[in-house]
Amino acid sequence: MSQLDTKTRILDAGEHLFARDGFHNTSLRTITSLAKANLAAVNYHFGSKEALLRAVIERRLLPLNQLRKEQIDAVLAEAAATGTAPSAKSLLRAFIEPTLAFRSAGPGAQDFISLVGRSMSEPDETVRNCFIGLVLPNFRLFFESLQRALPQLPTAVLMARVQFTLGAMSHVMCTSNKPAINIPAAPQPLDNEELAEQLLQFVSTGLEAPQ
Amino acid sequence: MSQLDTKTRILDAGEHLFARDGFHNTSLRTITSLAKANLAAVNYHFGSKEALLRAVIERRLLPLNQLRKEQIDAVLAEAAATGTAPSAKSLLRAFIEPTLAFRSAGPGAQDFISLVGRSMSEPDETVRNCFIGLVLPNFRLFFESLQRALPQLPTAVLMARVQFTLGAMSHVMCTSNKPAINIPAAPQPLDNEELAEQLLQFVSTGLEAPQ
DNA sequence: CAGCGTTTCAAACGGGTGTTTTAATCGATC
DNA sequence: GATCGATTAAAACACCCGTTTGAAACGCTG
Repeated sequence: MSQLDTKTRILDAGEHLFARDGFHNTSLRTITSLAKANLAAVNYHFGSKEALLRAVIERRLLPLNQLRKEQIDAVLAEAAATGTAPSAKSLLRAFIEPTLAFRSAGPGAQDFISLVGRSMSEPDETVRNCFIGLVLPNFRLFFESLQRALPQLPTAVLMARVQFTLGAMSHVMCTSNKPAINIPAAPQPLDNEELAEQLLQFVSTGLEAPQ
Repeated sequence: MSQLDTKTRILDAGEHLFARDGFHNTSLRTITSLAKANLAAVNYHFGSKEALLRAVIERRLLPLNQLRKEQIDAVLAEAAATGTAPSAKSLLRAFIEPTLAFRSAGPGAQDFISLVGRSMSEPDETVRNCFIGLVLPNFRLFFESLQRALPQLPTAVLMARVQFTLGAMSHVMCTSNKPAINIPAAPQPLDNEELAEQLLQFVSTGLEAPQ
């Protein structure tokens, strides 16, 4: 880690600690000591603790959003080419798969996904607003595409079901290492790939449920 | 509020603030000033901040758990009487409905449900352990009943789907006032009762999805 | 009314927080 | 090699935290 520059080391440390302990329960002293940097370095490079959080989120979320947009656009393009409506399941796959697959991008990536998964229902506006602002355009595209895939569903019902989907997805994201609630003698959990496929099956069936 | 005794006023204030701002982002000074009590009253009546959190959660969760258990037992009893397996949907209803209906029990109840909804994926062990310890027996009963309802599903797959269900449910719980992500020109959201019915439809369809 | 356990109160304790300041160090350019 | 901007470093800043203390006020019982 120490061959990387200070800014990157701080980003990595912040990512890990914010994900593990939460934003308010992580101090700049903990971050800088893990990053082997001086305490003042956070304010020097980022301006404030909150700006560091924003930088941590943006570093990964911007490329991830772009990938997600490309996938959705590809589904829409193929539907347009064949003159059919896009299928809900392929849209869901385009929206969900890049996120879950991203966890395999490295050790920090897993931390990041936990952080994002929790950001959606974060009580603190600092975290939530930062996250939501970045995701909103992506989410609009996703939702409007789904409306075309499932035109028979009333908008409010579709919105509710999409919220359920986001809930299931964010729950998987922030508890993918260990289940949130675990019973004794629990089964061997599914690996990441199977889990993603199961999630996709679950939410696409739910989204397309009869009304 | 001021005719209630100090202990209750502190519980109410803690419930509201923990739900709105999170455990670590709420100070005892904020709580006691909202409760119109002295700062030392928390430590006098509860022992510590963490013990106050536990008391806040237990006050509502113990009765709620009991109600949930009664509902599940009733479903199991009826299935036993007719000599059939319990249906997944009726078990889900028994597990979900008491929780969501509880939001109508009063203004504090809504706060409490948000708090619980977030507790499942809380990064901090203080909160998560307290919550999970109380819910675990209930969850075991629920899960084992579901195994009987859906015997064809491998245990690991069922566990994954139940986790998805918990995710969708907790997401609804902590964002029932306002959607986590909202798009401009969003539809009028469903009221609580419709939302609960939609959630039930969504997760029961997903749980019973073909494999 | 005296006595006593319970509850409230103001004040302080020790420690951790994010941020700022000021000086020292580094590295490239002229 | 001197100079100057960029980076690092140590220290202090003002503030907020959860908890504790010891005395005051209260409400009851004898």
